Amino acid sequence: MESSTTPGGSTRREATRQKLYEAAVTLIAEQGFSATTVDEIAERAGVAKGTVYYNFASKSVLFEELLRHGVGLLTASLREAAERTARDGGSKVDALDAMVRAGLVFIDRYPSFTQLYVAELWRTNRAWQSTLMVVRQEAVAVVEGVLREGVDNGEFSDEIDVPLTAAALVGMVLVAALDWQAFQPERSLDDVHAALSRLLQGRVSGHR
Amino acid sequence: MESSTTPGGSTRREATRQKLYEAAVTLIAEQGFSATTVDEIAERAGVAKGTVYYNFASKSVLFEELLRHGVGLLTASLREAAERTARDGGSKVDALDAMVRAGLVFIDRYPSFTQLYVAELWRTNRAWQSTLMVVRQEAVAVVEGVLREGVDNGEFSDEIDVPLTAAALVGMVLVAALDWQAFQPERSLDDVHAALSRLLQGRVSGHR
DNA sequence: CTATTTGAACTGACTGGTCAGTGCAAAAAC
DNA sequence: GTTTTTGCACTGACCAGTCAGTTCAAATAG
Repeated sequence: MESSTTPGGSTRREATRQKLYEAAVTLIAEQGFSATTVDEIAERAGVAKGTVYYNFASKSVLFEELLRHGVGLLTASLREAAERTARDGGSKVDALDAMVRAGLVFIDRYPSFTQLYVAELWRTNRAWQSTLMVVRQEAVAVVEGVLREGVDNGEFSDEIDVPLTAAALVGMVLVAALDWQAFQPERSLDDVHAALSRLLQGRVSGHR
Repeated sequence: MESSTTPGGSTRREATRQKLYEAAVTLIAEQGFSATTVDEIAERAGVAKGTVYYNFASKSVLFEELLRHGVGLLTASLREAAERTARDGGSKVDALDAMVRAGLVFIDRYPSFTQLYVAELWRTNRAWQSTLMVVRQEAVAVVEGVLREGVDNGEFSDEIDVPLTAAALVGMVLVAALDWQAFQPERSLDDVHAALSRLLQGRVSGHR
């Protein structure tokens, strides 16, 4: 008795679900959702096919829950970075910079998830489209919040377009990080962070 | 004789190939490669299934040629923008700005292609992976070229990381544009361009 | 302590459907 | 008269989802 109903408990079920998430995320990142078979996922997770269906209603439900899970981790990490900077009395630029770093750390730790997220984000006509929209907005909203505070603050020009700039910043970090992973994995995180900071603070074309 | 080998000839064959490209690009952008069937592509193109196989060896060959075709258009457009600015005696910042605009125009005209490109770029283990790498490098190289000239020039700090900054810039434009198309399509191209220019020139956080 | 029961978790062979690619004869286009 | 397209039936592989049966750990009984 007890066990399966307990939320947050570390049951056997939770462990297999975790294994399935991990197997699915790498396979789908590599091959895409449709090209990945449930048999492959089960095999990679070291579990029978039936177990997948015991734990998830369908292949796409598995995927949707995976998305929610992953973006949840990302937003938490971004929010934490912003709050930490605020607590330490940093400026909004510092907060943005801390969030860039948090983004890089996340991508470094979960490269497959990021890959998969980017690949699916702009697809239309897919079952999980609405899930993805909601979840995307959560992440971008954290950045928008900091930008808006900076504008109210006087720290940022009030001419900036908050939603668009937030999206562009997220995109910058996402794409730079994926390129880093894919094409120059030997570089260090600090290195990549430094390059993006410079770009962010206008030290590329701003003065000098 | 003649006709199929001629590059740029406007044969009947070329016309059906073009129709197939257009049908395939929108369908694959919406659904992904694996979820798109050859029957769908043929139907959308208004052509018999046999014709697809008369013109392309396989579904993935069709896709690879599509990729080459599309990225060819993009690099040509970026290069043209950079050269035009140079000819008009513009600075390197002007050249970057012109390239940002050229990128936006391209994405505005071929949104499906862009969508599809981003979705496939960081996948591994796929047949066309090498094609994509080559083709990506061609596009990024144009931006790298301008950055490097600017550094030699003294116009940009020699501390910038050219490949990484180029990748980040491309990513910024790509993601901002896709977000624009997907989530706020009512905005004008000039609007989006202005927001990105501001970000590029460090007028967000640089000084006020 | 040992034996028995319970039910959640898991298994893997099986099914029904889908789809890439083929083959080909006849029609159209050039 | 040659090239290209059509239409359509067919095949064989592959795959999402199902289900009858098995495992196992914890609970209860003796």
